Amino acid sequence: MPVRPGTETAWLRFLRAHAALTRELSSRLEAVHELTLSDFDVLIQLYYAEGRRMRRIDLARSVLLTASGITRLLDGLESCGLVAKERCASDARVTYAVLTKAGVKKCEEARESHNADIEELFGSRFAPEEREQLAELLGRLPLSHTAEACSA
Amino acid sequence: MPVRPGTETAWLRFLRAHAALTRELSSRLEAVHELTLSDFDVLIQLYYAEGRRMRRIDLARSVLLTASGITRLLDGLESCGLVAKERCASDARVTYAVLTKAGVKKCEEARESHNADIEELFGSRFAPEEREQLAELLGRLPLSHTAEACSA
DNA sequence: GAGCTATACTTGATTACGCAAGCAATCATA
DNA sequence: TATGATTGCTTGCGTAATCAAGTATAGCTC
Repeated sequence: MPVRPGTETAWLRFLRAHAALTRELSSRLEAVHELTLSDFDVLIQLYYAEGRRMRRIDLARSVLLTASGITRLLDGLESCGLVAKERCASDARVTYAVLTKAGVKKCEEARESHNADIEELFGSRFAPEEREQLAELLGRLPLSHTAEACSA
Repeated sequence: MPVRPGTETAWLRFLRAHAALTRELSSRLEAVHELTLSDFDVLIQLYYAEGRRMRRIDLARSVLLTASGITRLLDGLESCGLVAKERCASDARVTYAVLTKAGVKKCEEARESHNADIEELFGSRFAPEEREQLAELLGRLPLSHTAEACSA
């Protein structure tokens, strides 16, 4: 079954754009705030969550990391004091990740510059209706079956 | 400077879609052909290149890896016999990576199933004109300044 | 030529992830 | 209520990528 014309081009551009954008965004974020893109992604998910807290497993799913990936990523954020662990009263298996005061502050600071970077490198390339269409098209792509949340 | 509405959504979907798609494609490619996505990417670049050969540095740039990344990736492909080194007559600094006979075969086999996977998970989500528009939109995004080629 | 600087490539150390395996708590069923 | 299956989380290990540093060649300028 041959690929329909255009698919290969679109896919390659998708791959390359991702590599280039994440490299640049990551390096800026790292330089200014000492956060990786994944760190920031996790912080933002927590920031928008009810009570700024989430079960670690849900956090993992929402950013498309594995359980072990989240453990290690949060290790880092915890030792920086940006995130804290909290036990769940009703189920001793689960642990919550909670944004600390410092975490909220860091998140707000980083968000400002990071969003400006995203706007510069990504958003500004498109007219408003193009951006919406792009979001719509990308929204049709399959997420991992383990993922659900894609709030923004 | 606040992000214009839609940018954040589009960007997050872009990130998530990439994570989910590459994970799935990579695992299929690995299972059937014992190749990573990067391996395949490199093989395809060579496959389409003049004489099925490229300077290692150009190869690196075209797939958005660093020079050291390419060295190690090609190490693997060389020890599998899919790619060979070739010296450059006119410049002793450069080495070519050449697809071997086995490499060509492998590439053609892998391409078949991989393209079907891409079509299933990516291309088939869009109507022909949507695919073109998606490619066009993605094509506006900045590539790394070290990249040039984006043939397909 | 002699000496700079830039380019192509490799290597060692580090990092960020995934997978597989394990533990502990919970749930479900008999 | 005992037992087996599932779920949340962590840990050990392997891999793929990065950066920094080192080697060798090329080319430029005096």
